[in-house]
Amino acid sequence: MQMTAESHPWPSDNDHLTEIHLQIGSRLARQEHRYTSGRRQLVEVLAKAGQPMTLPDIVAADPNLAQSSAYRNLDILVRSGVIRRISAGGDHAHFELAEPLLGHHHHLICISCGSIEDIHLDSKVEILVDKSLSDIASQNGFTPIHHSLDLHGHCADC
Amino acid sequence: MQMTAESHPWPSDNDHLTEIHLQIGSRLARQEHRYTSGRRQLVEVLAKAGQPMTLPDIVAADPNLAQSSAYRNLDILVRSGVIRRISAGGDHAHFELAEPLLGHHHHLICISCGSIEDIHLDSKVEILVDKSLSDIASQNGFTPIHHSLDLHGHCADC
DNA sequence: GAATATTTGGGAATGAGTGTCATTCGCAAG
DNA sequence: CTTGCGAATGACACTCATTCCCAAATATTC
Repeated sequence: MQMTAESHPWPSDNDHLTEIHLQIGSRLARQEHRYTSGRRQLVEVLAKAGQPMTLPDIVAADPNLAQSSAYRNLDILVRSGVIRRISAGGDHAHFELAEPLLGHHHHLICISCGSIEDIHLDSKVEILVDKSLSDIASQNGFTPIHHSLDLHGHCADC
Repeated sequence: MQMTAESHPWPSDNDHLTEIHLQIGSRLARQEHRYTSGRRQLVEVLAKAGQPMTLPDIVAADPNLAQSSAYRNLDILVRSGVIRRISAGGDHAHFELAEPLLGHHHHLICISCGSIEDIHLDSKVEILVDKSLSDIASQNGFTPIHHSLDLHGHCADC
């Protein structure tokens, strides 16, 4: 993918990471969970990668992490709204930092290799979609929480 | 296993079903697969339900279907583009007739009970989204096949 | 520092989905 | 109508991503 080096709206990566840790810490505290080093490592791996990862990806990126603890902590972080689980139909689920931390975005999902990449939609289109969906939701007595918009196809490598 | 010739409760839908069977038959033939009674039953169950179903739903709806064959045939029908697999993150994947048979649409996904309901987006919005996505795809060397747009939240019952 | 609560990690258990293989079916040619 | 044979079936064993279990480790409270 061809992108400028600085595509984050954040001052610098370091501040961004610190900011993320602070936000997550208070969020976990509110739910009476501790922000332990294992959970912190999980978040750092995901923040550094900057794209959705499977559990094998995660433990490969930081072998200190035990599989069972990684799964358990991922689950806690998902429940706390810090991390988002993406089920794309492949063997493994993917995980990424949640939208409050990463910004609203969508995915390119490769149906050959299962890889997932983040994309951002034009904000005008985004607003239209949002309005359209909330209209439909209210017509159906449905309480919307968030939407997902994924493009399925073959990535450049496949 | 044999299909008994029963009276159909929806005579007006009969033509539609017949039409669907014809389309699927020719599609499978093109891929050198047979349109066997088991596959026909699978399609009928999904067509009658008119909404995405899990495998347990399907075998419950037609106990003649063997689990292993149902999985295998579902897989063949998915590969043939006749049926679509929806991975919503619950325990079971959902299946529904593919878009050429059912029309392009999206989903309301209940994060409490896991139910999935079909919705249709305004065509103007749909066109915009499509264009937006194909622009992004070409920027990334990605070959798009289809997109999925799901609204996650709580259904009227939950 | 003792008492209490949470977290950890290794391995066992769970269960959705897949593979195996002997049997059966569908179809086309005789 | 029969036969031949590759495709399809179904019962069941198997895989493996994910969850569960529990004793040991670590953090928090008194």
